[in-house]
Amino acid sequence: MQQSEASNIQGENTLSRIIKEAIRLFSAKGYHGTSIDDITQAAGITKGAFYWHFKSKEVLLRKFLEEWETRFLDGLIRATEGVKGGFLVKLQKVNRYTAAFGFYNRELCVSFTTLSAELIGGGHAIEKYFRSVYGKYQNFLIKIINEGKRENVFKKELDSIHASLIFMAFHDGLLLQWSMNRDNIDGEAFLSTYRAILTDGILVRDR
Amino acid sequence: MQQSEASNIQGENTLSRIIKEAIRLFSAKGYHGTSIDDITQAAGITKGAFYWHFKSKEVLLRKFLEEWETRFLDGLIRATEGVKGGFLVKLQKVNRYTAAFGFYNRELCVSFTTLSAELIGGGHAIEKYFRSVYGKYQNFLIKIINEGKRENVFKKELDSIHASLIFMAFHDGLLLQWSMNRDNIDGEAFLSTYRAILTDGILVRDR
DNA sequence: TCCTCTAGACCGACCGGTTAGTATAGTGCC
DNA sequence: GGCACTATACTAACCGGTCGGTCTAGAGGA
Repeated sequence: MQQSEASNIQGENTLSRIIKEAIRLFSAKGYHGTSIDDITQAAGITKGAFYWHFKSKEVLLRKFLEEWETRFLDGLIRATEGVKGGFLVKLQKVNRYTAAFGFYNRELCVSFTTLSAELIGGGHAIEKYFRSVYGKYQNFLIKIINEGKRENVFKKELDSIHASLIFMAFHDGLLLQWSMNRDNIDGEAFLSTYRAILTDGILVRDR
Repeated sequence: MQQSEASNIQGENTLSRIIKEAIRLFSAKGYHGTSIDDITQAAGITKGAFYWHFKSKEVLLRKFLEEWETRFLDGLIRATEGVKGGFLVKLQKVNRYTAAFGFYNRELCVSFTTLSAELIGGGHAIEKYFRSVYGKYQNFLIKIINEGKRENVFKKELDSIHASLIFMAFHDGLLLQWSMNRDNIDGEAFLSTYRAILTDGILVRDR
């Protein structure tokens, strides 16, 4: 029973459609605001089909988190690990990758932030997984920040742990605000304003 | 069953307890993740009492938004409107007020961000109200930013609309990250790192 | 070639529990 | 007497999840 060729298209198709529609609905209505019926209706399937692919709604949630981790986070780590040229080049790479990924996978990224706000701190079983993924993200950022300090490019007086948290906070907040106002914003210009603030701040130098 | 020492009226007490517990639960589990039964149980009242004070769950949600608008936003506007000393002093005031308010009213602020992520973009009836409040916040920030530009303190090359959105994004994101990690973070130090980045950026000057 | 069997993918009625919300009768307090 | 509830009992819709059954493609044998 080979799956790779034309034979097993149906199942793969349905599975990816479930995930795609779930992500879209999660980003619009949150986890508890999205019902299985919403998802199956959007994917054009029935409840039976959904539960053939997923044991429970929580397994779908886990799959979604996996998706974010492998596609965004691992992708980001892979995109920067071989980069030569020091901190500045790496920072540029991180910003570019994050912006491009967020732009082309808005619903996945918005869902991640929305669901983390919704599910962390409420005693939900998924909380541990959320935190481990955030931790992985943070460790990645801390390593880069410390490289920047060693090169004397990143200000040494800024605490690395705080700075990594601030980076993640910026990305989360920016994504949410951009997503809410994306009809009235030029994303490219918005990002370059952000980059300017991040590197050199909002205040004029000789004041 | 006595509720308090003689003086206070029963109704006031119950009403404020409903709101307080609702905010706490919203911040932990989101809007759809919090049931009326959760709220009444936490407040130690019955369903009848809840529906005596609120016509529906959505009216409670409106009341919550009003709470955020009058207590945080109007408070912020009031705290800065009479301030003399120009942009720098005003910015300090805004940052201090926001930080202090967020610290002492964490659940109210976290709920606002969480619920906006959960409810904006999903076609919910409350969306308009959310957007009007965000719009009011943004207009306030734009005015201050433009003052800073006029004084030649805020960099003129940064777009005011983008910058205001970025400010709100920073506040939202920072609040969420701090809330998630508040057990392992020194809030004061975290904030001073943020302020340093905001004003002068992350990169060393002479590079 | 025809027949049987198997497995994967899916359908949709149905289940028990939960949800927001309603109804109603009664109670203590100002 | 009316305000601010309590206690209990409900309803109808909706929730996540189950289950028996169906359809199809392919394999194996005669």
